[in-house]
Amino acid sequence: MSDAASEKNTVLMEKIVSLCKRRGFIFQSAEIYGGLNGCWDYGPLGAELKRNLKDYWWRKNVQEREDILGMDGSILTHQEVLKASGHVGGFSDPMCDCLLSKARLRADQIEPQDGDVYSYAGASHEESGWSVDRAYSVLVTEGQDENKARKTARLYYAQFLTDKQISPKKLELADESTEKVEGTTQFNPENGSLLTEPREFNLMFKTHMGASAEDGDESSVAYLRPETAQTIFTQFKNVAETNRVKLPFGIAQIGKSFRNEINPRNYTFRSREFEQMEIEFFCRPDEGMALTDEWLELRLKFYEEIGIPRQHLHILDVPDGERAHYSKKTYDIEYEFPFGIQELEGVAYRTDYDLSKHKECSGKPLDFFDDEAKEKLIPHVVEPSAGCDRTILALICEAFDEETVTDEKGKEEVRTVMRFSPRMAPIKVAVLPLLKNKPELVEKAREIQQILTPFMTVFYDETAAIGRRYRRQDEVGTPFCVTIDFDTLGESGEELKDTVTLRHRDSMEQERISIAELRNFLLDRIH
RNA sequence: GCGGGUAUAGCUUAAUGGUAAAGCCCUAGCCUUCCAAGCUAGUUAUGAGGGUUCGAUUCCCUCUACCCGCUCCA
Repeated sequence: MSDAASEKNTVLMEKIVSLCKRRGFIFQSAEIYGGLNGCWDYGPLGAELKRNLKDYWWRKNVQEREDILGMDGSILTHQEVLKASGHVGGFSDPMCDCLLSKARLRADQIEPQDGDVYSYAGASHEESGWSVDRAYSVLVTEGQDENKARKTARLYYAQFLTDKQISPKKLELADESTEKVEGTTQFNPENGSLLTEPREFNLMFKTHMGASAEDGDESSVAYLRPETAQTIFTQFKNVAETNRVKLPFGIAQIGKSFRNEINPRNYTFRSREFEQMEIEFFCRPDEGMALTDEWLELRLKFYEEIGIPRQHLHILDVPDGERAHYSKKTYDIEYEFPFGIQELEGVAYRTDYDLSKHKECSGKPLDFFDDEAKEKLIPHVVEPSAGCDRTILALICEAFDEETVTDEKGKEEVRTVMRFSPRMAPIKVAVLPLLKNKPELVEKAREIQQILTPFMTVFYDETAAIGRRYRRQDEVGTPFCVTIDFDTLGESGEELKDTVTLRHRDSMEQERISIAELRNFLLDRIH
């Protein structure tokens, strides 16, 4: 991305964040206390939007399918579950920092090196009387000049100088000593500088069960789940046995997960608390690869149906070596966010890894009798795992639009429109009496509101001029506005009696529709 | 976690070591017959904590959050 494009996208993102706050889609968590890093709250409209997304996902994946069952598992998770899944111990990265360049490196990805280690106890500057006592060393590999070590060390110690006018070259190094080493990973391959000791970053939130549990009591340890998937695997046997299922079949779940991200970023995109919409689709071993491709297509269709067009999505076929070790095939579905192309959903073929692990660790039989093969087997699993909050953010970014409109006086102005698909829009219809100081109009509008509220989210507004009310609805993405005027009351004759103005958000066009038809007209377009 | 930036009303901006200003928005009233109209009135702010000072939004320190770049994202 060029600097200009990057700048433009930053401005776009700021506008989106501002609108989300101003109109009550998304607020920073605990804002009045200064905010909580990596956590966000949904306001009234955000909550409606999210509910629409979750409801539609559930409808498509559970309600309309005979072969997928729903569940809703606990967030607090038994530590043995996460030991079996590999999250305890494995769900962390040892990291170290370069003392000179401050670069952060994965400790397990540093190539072992051989060479001479030059160590120093500190440095001083004679003229100013400045000195520092701090051990530091530099690796000089074969073929490199030993003066490189001294130069690097002086640069390191120069960081502590209070007088930045002093050149690092003028520093006197203290107590140089050398030592031959082989296969060391304590030095930055880039510059030879010493690294900090590797530190563990565990990405799970840990807690203790029981009100009186002590911090040191290992048996009371529980975790907030880092993914919803594990509750599905641990309940696989119960769900299968209570529902007379046969392969292939799936278990679906929507729920919160928690990861102690090192660096939450990009608005709600990488949050520490987030919601997932996951399906574990169990199948015979020979079906896994084909089902992964089928699920990819189903999921792309889903995004199309909620208003995220195929051309704004990217499919990443995750190559060998970059997939999780248990996965034979993974597709990442990515969206073109203003801040870059980022993952919305992963469709992963996880083989029989999870059930086998839980069978092994729990000692319980998790085999499944397959009627067709007439044998017991550990089912394989294909996992379409979607980020709910990420999809919400994508819906918001996709919907946001600013268009220039010219009014009757020829004056140009910007119309901000959230072009949500009617299916996802937080408010489906606004009911507006043309004038609020005419009781007959207000009364009629209230009647229409009552007709519609059992079926959809309706917003009633009688304040301000009608044009202003239309624009307010544009800004929150309400696809339809209904205006009640004197024709509705029959003042222009029987023909227009009990008809209203129906105004379309995207085109701003208006049509006349009878009140009797209104409900079905709207339902057809929002379902 | 590192480096850089930012923090004043719901939003966009102003100003000041001594009563924090405006526009938009919002609320109420009047008026208004279909795209942010007009008039009147009104609500709302210096991110948190500490220090210097008679007095700090302003100067200094610490913290927090957000943005950008690294890093990370099983």
